[in-house]
Amino acid sequence: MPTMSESETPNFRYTAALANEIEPRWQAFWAENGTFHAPNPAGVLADPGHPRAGAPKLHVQDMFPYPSGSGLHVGHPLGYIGTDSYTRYKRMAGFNVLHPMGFDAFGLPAEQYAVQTGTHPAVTTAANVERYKGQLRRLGLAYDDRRSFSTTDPDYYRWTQWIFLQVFNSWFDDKIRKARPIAALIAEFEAGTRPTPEKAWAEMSPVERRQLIDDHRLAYVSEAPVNWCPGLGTVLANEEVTPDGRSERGNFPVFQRSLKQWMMRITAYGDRLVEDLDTLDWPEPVKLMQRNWIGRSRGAHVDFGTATEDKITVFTTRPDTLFGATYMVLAPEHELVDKIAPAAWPNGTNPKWSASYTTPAEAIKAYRAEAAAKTEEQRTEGKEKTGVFTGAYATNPVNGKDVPVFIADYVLAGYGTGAIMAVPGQDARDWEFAEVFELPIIRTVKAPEGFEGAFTGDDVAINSDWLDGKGVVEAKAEMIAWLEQHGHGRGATTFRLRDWLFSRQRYWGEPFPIVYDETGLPVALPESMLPVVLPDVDDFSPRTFDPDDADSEPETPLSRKKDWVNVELDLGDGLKPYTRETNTMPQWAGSCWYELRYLDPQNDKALVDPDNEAYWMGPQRDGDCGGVDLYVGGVEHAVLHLLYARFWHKVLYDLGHVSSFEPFRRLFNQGYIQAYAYQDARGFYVPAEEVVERDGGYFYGDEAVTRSYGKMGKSLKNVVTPDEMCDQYGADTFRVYEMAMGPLDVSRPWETRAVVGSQRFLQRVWRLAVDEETGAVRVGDEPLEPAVRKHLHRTIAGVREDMDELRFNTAIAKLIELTNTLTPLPAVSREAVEPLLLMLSPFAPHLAEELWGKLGHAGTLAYADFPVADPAQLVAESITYPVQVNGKVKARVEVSPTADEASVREVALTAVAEALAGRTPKKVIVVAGRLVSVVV
RNA sequence: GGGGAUGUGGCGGAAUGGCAGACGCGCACGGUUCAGGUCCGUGUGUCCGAAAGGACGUGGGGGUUCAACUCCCCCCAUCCCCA
Repeated sequence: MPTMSESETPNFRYTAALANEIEPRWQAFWAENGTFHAPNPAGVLADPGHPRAGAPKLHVQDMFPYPSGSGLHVGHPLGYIGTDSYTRYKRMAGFNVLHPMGFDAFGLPAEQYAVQTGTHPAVTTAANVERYKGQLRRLGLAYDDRRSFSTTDPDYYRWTQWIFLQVFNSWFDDKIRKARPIAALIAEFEAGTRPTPEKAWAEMSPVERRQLIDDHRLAYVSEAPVNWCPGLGTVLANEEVTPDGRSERGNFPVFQRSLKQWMMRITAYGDRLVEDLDTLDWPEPVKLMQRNWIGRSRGAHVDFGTATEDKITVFTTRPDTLFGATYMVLAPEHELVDKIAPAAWPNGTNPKWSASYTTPAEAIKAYRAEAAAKTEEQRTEGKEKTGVFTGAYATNPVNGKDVPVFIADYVLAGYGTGAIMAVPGQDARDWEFAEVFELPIIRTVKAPEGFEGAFTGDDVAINSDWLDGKGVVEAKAEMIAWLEQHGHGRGATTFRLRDWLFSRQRYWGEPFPIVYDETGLPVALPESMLPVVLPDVDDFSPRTFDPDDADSEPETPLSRKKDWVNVELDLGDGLKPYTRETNTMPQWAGSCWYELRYLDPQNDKALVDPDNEAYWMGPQRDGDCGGVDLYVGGVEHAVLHLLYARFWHKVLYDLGHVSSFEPFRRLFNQGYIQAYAYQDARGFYVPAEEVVERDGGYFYGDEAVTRSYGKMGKSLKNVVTPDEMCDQYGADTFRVYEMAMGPLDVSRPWETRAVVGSQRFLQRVWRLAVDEETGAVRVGDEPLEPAVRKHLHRTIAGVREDMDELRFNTAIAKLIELTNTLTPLPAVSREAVEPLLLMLSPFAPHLAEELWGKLGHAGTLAYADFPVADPAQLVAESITYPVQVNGKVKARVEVSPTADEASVREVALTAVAEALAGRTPKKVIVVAGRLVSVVV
């Protein structure tokens, strides 16, 4: 799609061809001169002579990409261009800007490609990274290239492994709610200040001691149930399993199995991960998603006695409603069900409760079979509540009353304690169940007059003995105190969050810096042995099994490399044989801390020099969490990546390695660029770029096609790449278009044909400065007309405000308006063109640099001062007031800005005298500087 | 089922209580041109009207206000997250 013919175009017009001559030239200039190198306060990247050394800092970061084999499409760089425009502006406004870019290069696609083709993932990854770098460079993104790395670089994952060792070698001290070195725990056990669970420390064998210590580590090996997927040959995290119990990738069956796996004790940080959200400048929906994911609920564990020795423990968030607990429900699978159920129904059992079975055992057996056939989703969603009486009664500890114990599938075994106390008066599900089974309902919170159903609102307690008249919050606290005092329960906080499954049976990931000795217990390698380099192997795939073979065992690619697995090492006890851990870390590991490595990427003594960390990420004032000043990326990482990164950062903070206690102070979710796709009558996708719109329909050739909307991708045949846009229009036009098409946080459809509008804008700017026929500079030194000067300064003030708020679309609109004001003027004044170029340069840096040079400036404008509006020029000469009569504009009056309210009122009333038709105004409102409103 | 977000011309969007539709695409007309998927100019929410002008108009309904796209309540649609 050529934009103009070669023959008649003026020689010096800003065409795609000219843009493609200018752009690589400036990219080379920036690279050669290190224009975007940011000086550190300390270390090899320190540069006291740099124009921004010691200036206020700004650390802006994009979520780094996984370099996929298909390269970038136009949607990917939206956020990158946004942060680039923002940081270029901030650099000109005086900040020392850190804006780096790296690559999240471990991951499954390269490994799967390796399995298929035999190409080493390192080769594929390196090629993809180079391709990405080329595409990003072509867009003119102003990164400090000295700070770029891939998570697959041994120099980088050395420190990922180092952090793992920090986590492994620490434990969470509940008393001070902080991670501490494991040595401190050992010291407490040795000194006897911390009790050991079974026998005294002195009587424990070395292995027992190690097991006890290992149970406290923040990284630990667990025999816990995991999602084992034989078809893929690996375990999966919960979020990689679909609701119907299959793998998200490949759709293989997933089995719950107890397997030895590495876990990270993220649950220890549950409270802080929730509470510190309050310190963050993040979108509220993302905070809410994190809160929901962590799922902290506060309440109490309450013990209900039974006829046998057993107690039924429930967790409730509403201990204040205990007097209204009129029955209990256990999950059908609950272990106590068989123990407490009597041999025969108690006398007078309601036939609805027993479901007409002759014994409790039969009823339970039948109900379990029924429940087992349902998925978790069906169980919790079921509209009609089902269940059956166990025949047993439990004792409500607050009033000694016997309450019947049911089993019902709306209580899940895997959630909480698998048992609930049912309070129909205050819980909708319990209310429904109580209605079905004719159970008593006692309100314990005062409900509004005439209220029907379960009341979950907040009012005073009733029917609750000593709690009567107290509010919910107070009643909860008093009940918890009473339960603890009488030994019937204790206050508790529970979390939905589970510990983080941290090992994968994969090749292309970071090896663990862990070996096992003859006891089978893990031993940390010393820092001096880092990095543990990922060895070459012949076969990259984990062993896969019959997808339905639940009893198969994972076999990792690294486990087959015996000469690597079996090593002789001296770890302090002389040379001994050890076996290496053969799992690798999940892809999240590398992205959990990369924001820190950008600060000091070449440091081989430390993860990051403390001076550099404090400067770029340290707290800026009392109570500030510190962290990256602006972190931009898609909302799809709202929970996992951001939660894991916060967790690691807090561990590093506790251990004294960083001064910030949050990694990302401000988060911004950019929208997505999506695209239309077209299908023919058979449902096949046709190339979107060849579809034309005519007669109110869409056609591929002569064939009518239907339009749909979705992600860009090969399968939908609707990919548009930044390279195509650069070829057709140049990078600057593409950048301006992406920034002008809407607010950064809103998703929108891509429309190639609209890009030309941005090119026309840049052509007009070019034409302001350069004669298209001769190439001569047209700019003169004559002063601006006063009205134009005012427009210029209004633009400067508005653009600065928009840039600060990341409102690039309206900033560009203001620049277009200014340009359109200047275009028809007979003389082109430097007074206007230079500030215009400086303001345009964050969006169209190559064009701005080129014209800046033509206007006689040497070097780059990257450090030129961003224009500042003259306040005197922002004062309007006159103000036009619309005059409304009963809300409709009937006239406009022009008055001096210094006119007082009375005179504005008088002028306005005169102007609308006709519309008033002699009626006397009831009310006249003069809004200074805005409008006049007359009410009759 | 629960939670969140969004809804403005043919299209992307602007205006966060104060003149709805900035800016751009598209479209129409005019100029330049042998020509035009070029450039320049003018117009472009809908309806009535030749025009002046008028009426209507921000998913639907109600409310607060001199004034509501904006704030409050109810409903609808689409998208996202959780179950």
